[in-house]
Amino acid sequence: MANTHVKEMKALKEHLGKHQLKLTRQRELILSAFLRQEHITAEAMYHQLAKSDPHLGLATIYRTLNLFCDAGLAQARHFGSQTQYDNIAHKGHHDHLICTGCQKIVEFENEEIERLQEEVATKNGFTIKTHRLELYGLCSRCRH
Amino acid sequence: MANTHVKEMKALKEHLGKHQLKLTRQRELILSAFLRQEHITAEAMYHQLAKSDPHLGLATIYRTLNLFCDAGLAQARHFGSQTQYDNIAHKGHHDHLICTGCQKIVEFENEEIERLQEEVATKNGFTIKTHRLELYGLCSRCRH
DNA sequence: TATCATTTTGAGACAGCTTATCAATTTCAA
DNA sequence: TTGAAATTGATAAGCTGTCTCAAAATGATA
Repeated sequence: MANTHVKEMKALKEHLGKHQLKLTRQRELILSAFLRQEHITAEAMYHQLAKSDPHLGLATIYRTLNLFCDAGLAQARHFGSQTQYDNIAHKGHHDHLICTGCQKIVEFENEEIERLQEEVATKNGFTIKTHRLELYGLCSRCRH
Repeated sequence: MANTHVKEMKALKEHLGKHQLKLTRQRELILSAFLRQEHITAEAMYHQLAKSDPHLGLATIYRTLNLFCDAGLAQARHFGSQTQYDNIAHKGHHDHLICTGCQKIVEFENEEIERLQEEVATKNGFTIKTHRLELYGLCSRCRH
């Protein structure tokens, strides 16, 4: 476990404590691997970790990534036929511009949009934790 | 076939003609049902149409909705574990404010955010067809 | 209108991704 | 150290969506 991920580890432990869940070797391992990525699928992580731990089950990875979502460390995003697990902590939140023609994904950030989101939330009495913004359309190449 | 959907019917016929495809009773029926919705899943449409046409196959619905996507009348969007087929012509979309405590969903629209989205898209050479914006957090009641 | 090559349909088989099951193992509070 | 409770790994099962293929429908042509 890299000592650079102390904060996330703490957040996970807090979530586990609150819900009578236990800290296991696998959860530590998967957290460590997950935090190194910006986003990853369960299948990809399965193959990635198979080298260091051949007996780590795919179901455990799915369960654990979903646990991370509950704990607020990850966010699931359904794309194509698979689920991408996004690393929330990864350098600020990025939104996506998705081409429905070639499936290309462009990431972007826009402070003004974020500010307006806060405004809408406040107006409705909400406190935002995370958000998801996806714009679907055609990129310049696919438009023709 | 409602006479209010002449435009879409025309667009479909044009697409069919261009690709040596045929206009069938099923395609007309599914188009008619589809245009009445803002968005729908294949499964939902299957059950909806089962009343009027019990022998309409699920595969046909999938094929036809995908055809509508090719023809530019619909757009597929992966949500949860299912695919939502959005009615392109239906432009009043709502964004969502979702409480992670009580699951309450508040719909909102914000023109300024929409405008900024267009701006971001243009800057990246994209033409937006639809988008999805979800804000996750706690409502005033759940915050305490 | 009849003909007929081509496309489409319906039903179910199949495939890919994710979750459920369950016996064995591990965790952690006492 | 003990033991109730949670977790794991392996795999079965479930769900969504696509493929297959024989039968039916379409529509261009005569």
